[in-house]
Amino acid sequence: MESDWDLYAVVRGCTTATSTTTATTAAKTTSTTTTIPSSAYFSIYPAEQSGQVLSISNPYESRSSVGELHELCKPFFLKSQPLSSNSFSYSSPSPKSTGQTKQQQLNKQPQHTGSATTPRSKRRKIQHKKVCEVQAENLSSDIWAWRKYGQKPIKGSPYPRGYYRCSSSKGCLARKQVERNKTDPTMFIVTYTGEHSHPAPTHRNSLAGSTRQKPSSPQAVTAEDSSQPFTKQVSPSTSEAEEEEATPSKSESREDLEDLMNDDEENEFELSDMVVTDDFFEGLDELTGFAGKTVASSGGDCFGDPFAANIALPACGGQ
DNA sequence: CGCATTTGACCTGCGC
DNA sequence: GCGCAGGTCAAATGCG
Repeated sequence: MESDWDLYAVVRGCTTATSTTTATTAAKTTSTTTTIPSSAYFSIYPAEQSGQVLSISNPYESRSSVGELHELCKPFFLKSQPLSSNSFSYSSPSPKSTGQTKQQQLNKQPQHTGSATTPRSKRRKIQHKKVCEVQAENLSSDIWAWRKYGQKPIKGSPYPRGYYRCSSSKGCLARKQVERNKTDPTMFIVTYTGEHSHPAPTHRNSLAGSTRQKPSSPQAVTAEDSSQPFTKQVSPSTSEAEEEEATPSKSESREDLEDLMNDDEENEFELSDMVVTDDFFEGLDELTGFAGKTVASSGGDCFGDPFAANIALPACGGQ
């Protein structure tokens, strides 16, 4: 299943992660990032803090109760976390939009045009990233449509990193990087940066054109490694895999979720404070079952994964 | 025809 | 100041 890796994992992971993760709590905690067995886990750290990673990991370990975990997470939910799934998608406080979005854009443009305007430097420094580790299984969907714009081999990792950009909206600055965990190939590290400058697509269909699913791109499959897995998955938004997994009964289940999500969506910006209660998570959890897939559709916001997208917060994913 | 993916090259940031 | 690594862009190609 390389195909779903990125999106799938990400979204789902995130989603589940929130709820499940918390529950799992101690599950695993690696110094670097914690891996949540079941789904995903996120570490959010503002680049600004240079390396300061919100050490959620440890916390988790010690937190035995979900409640505690939630508390930890709460801070992250602050802004907009429509979907529980997004829970973590929390992005950086302010700069996000500014820092990343702008800068990113600037960066882009400048590159070719005149870089004079904005130095990329800031970009790296200021970028706020949301990092989540997701299981390959969880990589599933975001409602958001992601378009791959690059792939690069990363030094310490045998697996290449895929770079994705939100294709739902042209002006959307939301981006995401998908990388396989070198230590645990079954896990994917998804990093979200930038914010979505548009509401999350309610229906994947909206993304329709965006994602292409290749029956089985030899490459992807062959790619083997994981290198290419992304490709396939990349088109998560539409990827069949996703859909299949994601929605057994896509239309219905998803729509239900979507409805829910929609609500959130509308509140997108307001959701920020949405209180994510345990119940909520639980519910998500259940949903995740299919939600992972379905929800995915909704929750993606923050993560930008197809899964969660619906809920997506504009802010999240990139927001 | 439009969009997504792939791949190589370029640019910038960071560390030494 | 130099080199390395990361990140992004753009052209080419393929598919629906």
